[in-house]
Amino acid sequence: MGLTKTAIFNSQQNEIASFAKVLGHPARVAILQHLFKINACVCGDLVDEIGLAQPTISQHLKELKHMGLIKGTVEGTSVCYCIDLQNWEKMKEKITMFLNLDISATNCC
Amino acid sequence: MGLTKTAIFNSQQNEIASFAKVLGHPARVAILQHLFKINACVCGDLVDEIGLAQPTISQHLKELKHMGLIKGTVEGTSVCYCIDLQNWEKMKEKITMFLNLDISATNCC
DNA sequence: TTGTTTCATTGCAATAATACGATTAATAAT
DNA sequence: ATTATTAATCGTATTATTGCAATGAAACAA
Repeated sequence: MGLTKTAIFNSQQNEIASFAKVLGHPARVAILQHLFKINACVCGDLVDEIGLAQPTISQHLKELKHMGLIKGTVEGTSVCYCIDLQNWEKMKEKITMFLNLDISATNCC
Repeated sequence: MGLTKTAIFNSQQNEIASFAKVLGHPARVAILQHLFKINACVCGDLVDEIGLAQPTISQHLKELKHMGLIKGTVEGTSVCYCIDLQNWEKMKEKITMFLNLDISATNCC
């Protein structure tokens, strides 16, 4: 039905999926990479950097912001975006913990 | 338009996004966790373990298989699924490399 | 063969996501 | 005050995703 049954899963599974989901689009990957690369605040030249229209970029930024991975500060007419390092670390820890499930596993098939 | 413009992004960005995307659903997270936990092959008791209908589970398994994260072996009438550890490691490495972008970054906002 | 089990596939309905043009809101500049 | 700049929001079209009932295919059992 296009409606994910979140109630069936535990909060950890839903959280991991939510973080993975927001990373699951190349535009958002590119935005994050650029914010890390610039290493300082970046405004709307993300629109030039990435080849998407301004409303589209704005929408992706909104989702990244909603998950807490970036934060924006108004500077005049423009808005400066940068990585929210604290939340990024938290996300990283949770994803990494999931990805590291393999250590004790043995192959079978 | 509902159509991701993959041509705009490089292959690394698209690959990271593809891996993150397939991890971006709690059912698939749960399936992978269970496959790791069982540590051996598992067939269709995933349907019982997770609370979704058989076609739905089958579809999620198909996507995980398509990304190479699991592999299935036919055993009589049932199919045994397990983690594809080699590909899992490759995926892990790529995601981890992306998540580790932060080391040199400094906060600004 | 006939029936059973197990899983994949198909087809459908409902919701979500992607992308952008047009508009709006807010600040800056003249 | 007027204009320009920047970015958010709205509305809409298009495609993708989720989920399941129904059906199909393959192996096994009797």
